[in-house]
Amino acid sequence: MDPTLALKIRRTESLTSLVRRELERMIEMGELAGGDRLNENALATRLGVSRGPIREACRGLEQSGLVEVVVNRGVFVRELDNKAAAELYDIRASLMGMAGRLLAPIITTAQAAELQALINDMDKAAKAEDLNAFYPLNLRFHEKIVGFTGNERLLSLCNAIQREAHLFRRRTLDAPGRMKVSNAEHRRILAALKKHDAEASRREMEEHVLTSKDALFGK
Amino acid sequence: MDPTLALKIRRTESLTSLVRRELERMIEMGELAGGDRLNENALATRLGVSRGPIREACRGLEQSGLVEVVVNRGVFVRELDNKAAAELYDIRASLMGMAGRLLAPIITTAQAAELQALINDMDKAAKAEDLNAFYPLNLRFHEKIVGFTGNERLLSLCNAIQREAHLFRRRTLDAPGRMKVSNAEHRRILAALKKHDAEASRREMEEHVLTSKDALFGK
DNA sequence: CGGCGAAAAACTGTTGACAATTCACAATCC
DNA sequence: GGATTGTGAATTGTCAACAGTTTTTCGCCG
Repeated sequence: MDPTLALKIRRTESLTSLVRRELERMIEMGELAGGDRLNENALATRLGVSRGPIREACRGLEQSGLVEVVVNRGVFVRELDNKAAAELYDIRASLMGMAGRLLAPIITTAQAAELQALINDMDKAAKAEDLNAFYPLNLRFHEKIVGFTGNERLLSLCNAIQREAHLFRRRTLDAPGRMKVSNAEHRRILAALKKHDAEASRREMEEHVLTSKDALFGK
Repeated sequence: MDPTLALKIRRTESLTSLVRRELERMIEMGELAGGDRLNENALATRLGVSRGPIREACRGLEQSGLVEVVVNRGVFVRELDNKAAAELYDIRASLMGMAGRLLAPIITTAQAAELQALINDMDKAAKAEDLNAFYPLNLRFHEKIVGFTGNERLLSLCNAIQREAHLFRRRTLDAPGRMKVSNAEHRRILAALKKHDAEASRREMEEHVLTSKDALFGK
């Protein structure tokens, strides 16, 4: 690798944050499964750093709920049981509802068009039963709505909750036909937003998340 | 200090978590004001530990939003400008609304009585214009409602948001008469909960928080 | 063969030292 | 006088080593 580049990276970013991102990636990609212990020595060797940055990164991950730290035993990738996952869905529903409420009064036509474009793409993916295409579009749709509100803390919090929910193995959209139902709800959300109806937007967003929660747990 | 006690603590709790709690306390008590830098060496000496645990604790604090880490410059107690504080209030309003919605269907008479007792105590404090008595009661009231839902993640999240909001200097309840208005809203919340009306409980909780937000920013 | 216990290995918790960067301040130049 | 640059102190980033705890291994006895 180009050593100049490496130095430039080091100047503006600590090893801790690099390690942190790498660990998040490994957890998201499933290279580290739920319940796995994060071996500090092994990780340090693997990533070419000492244990200090590894430990610091783990403390950040602990606070964001991705790992659990047990004294003298190590840090473990968190496992979400049904209750914990359901709790996250309720939280997410609430935050998404607030996003709808905040965005409705201020949404621009350009933003609405962006959301519409995503809905159209999701329609194609749903028709093709292509979950791999649908899933990231769905994420983008929700993230855009939150981002458009301008509430940065809400955005980072939603993203954190989303990442944490990823620890739950089962996926909502696996069920056949779920994609079309989900996208129909997206249309209702966008319609409420376009009408600048804060209360309806909040309700549609909240119910949309709770619906997928019910689909997951077979209410 | 008794060395045996210190050792026992060490067995079941790491220095990192002790340091973390101490730093949280110092920030909450105002010993560390917004914008202050946390000098690692000074803290290490003051707390009688090395820099390792200090740094690890700071990484946790960063994730929970209490401090900001700037590479090669240090960690600083976060300062909330009006926008950031307003963002937190909206988030808090949303989470509290969900707490109301979740609790309404399942609240017990014993729990309602607990809340009623707190309201009575707050009445006394409001009549005496005793903000120092009112404030912690108010916190307990909200925390109990969230706790009664049984959603542990929601409780810890609300507490984290609450601590973070503490970084904002100005206090809502300072305004004269605010205590009585606030407690009147508490009564309406409890009434909705007792009626097991989820939608009304959600709305009252959400509006209660947003009202104090408006009082703070002079809507 | 299976449980038991002690020694050994592996691992985490903590520390002090070293390297790299930033900050404070004085000397210099325009 | 004001901006600038150079130097030393202070501070953060990283690392390697040591201490204490947990887990594993392995020999021993019933």
